[in-house]
Amino acid sequence: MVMPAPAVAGPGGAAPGSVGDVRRSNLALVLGAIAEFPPGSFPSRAQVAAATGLTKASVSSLVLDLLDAGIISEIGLNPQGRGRPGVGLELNPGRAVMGMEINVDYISVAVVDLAGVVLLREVQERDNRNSPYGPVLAALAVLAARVRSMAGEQGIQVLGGGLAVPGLVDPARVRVLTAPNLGWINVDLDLDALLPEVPLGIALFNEANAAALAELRHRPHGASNFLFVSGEVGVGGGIVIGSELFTGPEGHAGEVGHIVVDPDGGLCSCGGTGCLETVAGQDAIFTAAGLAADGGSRSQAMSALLRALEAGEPKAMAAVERAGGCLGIALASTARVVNIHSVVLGGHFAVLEHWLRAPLMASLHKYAPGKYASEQVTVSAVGEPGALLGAAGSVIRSLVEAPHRLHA
Amino acid sequence: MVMPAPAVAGPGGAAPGSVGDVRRSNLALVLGAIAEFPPGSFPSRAQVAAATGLTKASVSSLVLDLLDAGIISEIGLNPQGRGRPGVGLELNPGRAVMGMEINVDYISVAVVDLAGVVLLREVQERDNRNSPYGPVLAALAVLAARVRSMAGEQGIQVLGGGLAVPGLVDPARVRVLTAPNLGWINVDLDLDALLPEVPLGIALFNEANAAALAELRHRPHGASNFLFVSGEVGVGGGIVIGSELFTGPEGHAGEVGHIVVDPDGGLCSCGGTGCLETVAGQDAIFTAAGLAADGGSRSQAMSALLRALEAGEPKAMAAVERAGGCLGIALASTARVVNIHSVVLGGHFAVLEHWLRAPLMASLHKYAPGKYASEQVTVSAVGEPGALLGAAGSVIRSLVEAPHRLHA
DNA sequence: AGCTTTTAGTTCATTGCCTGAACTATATGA
DNA sequence: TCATATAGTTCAGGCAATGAACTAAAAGCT
Repeated sequence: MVMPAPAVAGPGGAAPGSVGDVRRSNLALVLGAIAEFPPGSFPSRAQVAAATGLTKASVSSLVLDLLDAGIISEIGLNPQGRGRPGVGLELNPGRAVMGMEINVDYISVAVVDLAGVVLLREVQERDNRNSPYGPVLAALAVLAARVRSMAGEQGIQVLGGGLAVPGLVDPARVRVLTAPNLGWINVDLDLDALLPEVPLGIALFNEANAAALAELRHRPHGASNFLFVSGEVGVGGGIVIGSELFTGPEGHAGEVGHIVVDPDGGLCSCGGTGCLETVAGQDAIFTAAGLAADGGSRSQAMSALLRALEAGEPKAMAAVERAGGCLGIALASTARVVNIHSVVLGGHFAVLEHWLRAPLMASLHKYAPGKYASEQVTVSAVGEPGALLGAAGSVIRSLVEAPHRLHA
Repeated sequence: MVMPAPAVAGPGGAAPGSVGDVRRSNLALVLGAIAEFPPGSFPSRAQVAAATGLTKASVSSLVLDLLDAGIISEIGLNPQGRGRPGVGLELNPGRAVMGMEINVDYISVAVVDLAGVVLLREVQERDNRNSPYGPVLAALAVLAARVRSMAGEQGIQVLGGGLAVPGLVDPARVRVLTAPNLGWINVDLDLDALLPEVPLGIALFNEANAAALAELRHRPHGASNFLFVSGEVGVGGGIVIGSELFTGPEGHAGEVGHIVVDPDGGLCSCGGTGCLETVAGQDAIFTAAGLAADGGSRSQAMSALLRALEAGEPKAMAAVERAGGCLGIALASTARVVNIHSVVLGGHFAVLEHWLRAPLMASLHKYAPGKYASEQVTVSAVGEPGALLGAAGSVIRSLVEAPHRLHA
């Protein structure tokens, strides 16, 4: 069995572990404890000590560092009952990160404070389909700058940002490898132009992965292993294991849209054959339902589909049934490969749940009997802004896990 | 990629990071550096210091602890050229771990020293198919005891053991959940009876996972992300990411034998439909090739299959072609889900490579174009004793990563 | 009001571990 | 024989956590 990584330094990274690493680790421990207290309750140093197992003396010292760095702040007194009241601690409400999203139909930006509260959010409709990346990024930069200055006027300081895009990304090299629906291939992003001079920099995410992380935050505790399936024009996915995003060696894991569900099926935009996306992607469903996908906008097509389903249109019903059945095949295989049997449906899969659920469950029972119980197939709790919020949330989380990056 | 577990955890699993953790971490760092020196070269303290980034003073102190614990030993002098020769260090050749395997046709046991050298190995043929687990475990215990005492006579001390079984296991509870070909369901193993009083205890592994780990050891450096596919009666798999076994939340990841490759296919022993195993498992291939699988032994059937293939028998050719094609479908999906595009074929897939490769590659190019290059489909370098050696190797590795478990 | 009890937070001596510099040990080569 | 080079040890210094003692600030009792 693989042992849990040591708290200090892993032998894989061949990094010499020194005493300072203990400080860093415990800084994260304390900050994590403060962050995990229910919102509205402001833990005292003593409560943090109890929660972490550290001594009061150590916590006092660590808290001082976090206060100096501006990551947390004190908030009045906090009577516990009998004795001296503790001083409440909270994540500094004056610090925030920015979530950003580029999608086919819009760009959007949000400012989220360290506790995860959305302070500002702006969506700008924009047809980015097959648009060159320059103007899209320029528009996003303008939007981001405006929202950032609005936050600045409220005394909010933006520490970093996360950008979600609908495509394969290389997070390390800040590069979009392919985004078929945007028509982008190998685009290197100048993220500093997008959000200048933020101490934590900007992280790049695949849309479905970011949405999966957002889902994690908004879910009852204990549900820390699931697959988020994003139903957009393409079908994407994000795998969460042990409350961590599982990205695979190169950051592209979870591409459930390209699992083979029909070996005799049609060609996919990825070049493969019989991928889930060719059956369960938005355009595929619209086409199979006999609705023009390319004529009007996609939201119009979706309304038309819903009307058709409510009217019991056979072609529409069949299209959704087939999508559900094939989604089940893909999920059955996923359960075996990554040992996950809990799924969260997003995008149009969430919208179509009413018609999708029955064929999906039937398929799961046929192809992976005993793996998925009905209550393990759920619908997104976050909805449309998932990618946006997930990107921001992930940046917050990386700060909480490595607070020494501010005020080294 | 599997992220290092943060020290921050939920309120329950909080790990207090103290100074002692640094020692533990650096103990592992030093031991890992010694273990990774090429066999036959015995690094000095100074070389270890250079390799790890620790100071000579720290390394001296850490090495002393490892010597005290008996994990490493000194081996004469080691002239470097000009100055004072260093004292060579090596993993203590007098300490070893035991690998054990239960399979359908045999039980086997090996003693492997900490450097990974196989000192003793015994295979005992035994028909364990549908045998109750009591006698099988008793026979294994007798075999293990005999080999252990043989090692003892050579002054070899056994520190721990690893057992590989062909089925789903719960490593934490030391339990075999299902082993279809043994007919075992929910068997709790009394591992202490198997190998009494070993300081490191015994770890339990799925056969394919253990074999994947063995493959990792015997492969050129850099190839640290791959899928090992085990072709036995059942089809199993082990996923290695970043030189670590990827087990999934419950330890059952990599079950590629039950990926759906033919939605209209036949029933599988797992209860599912159209699983890879129903097409590419040994019995499935034998049957499709028109050979009696249940009459004679499986090795006889395999010889017959090879003769038929060499004779160009159409039914045999078609059976293997179909197996290769379906294996390709499963691997195409795996590439998408876990972002791995490198595969090592084991078991009968290795034996049949000559006939399997062409249809497999064709299928990969059809279903996941551009993902698998030809040189990323390779054949096992370890062969049959893979599971045995992998189980032992994993125990060694867990010791190297946490040496403080001996001589706390 | 005054005293006791209770809880919060700080101060300080101690311990463990790593570091860097100084020092000892042992080889080669001129 | 002596200079040089490399290996390994010793020792003072610094950082971080600990535990005990101490100060701080509230509630409750008399």
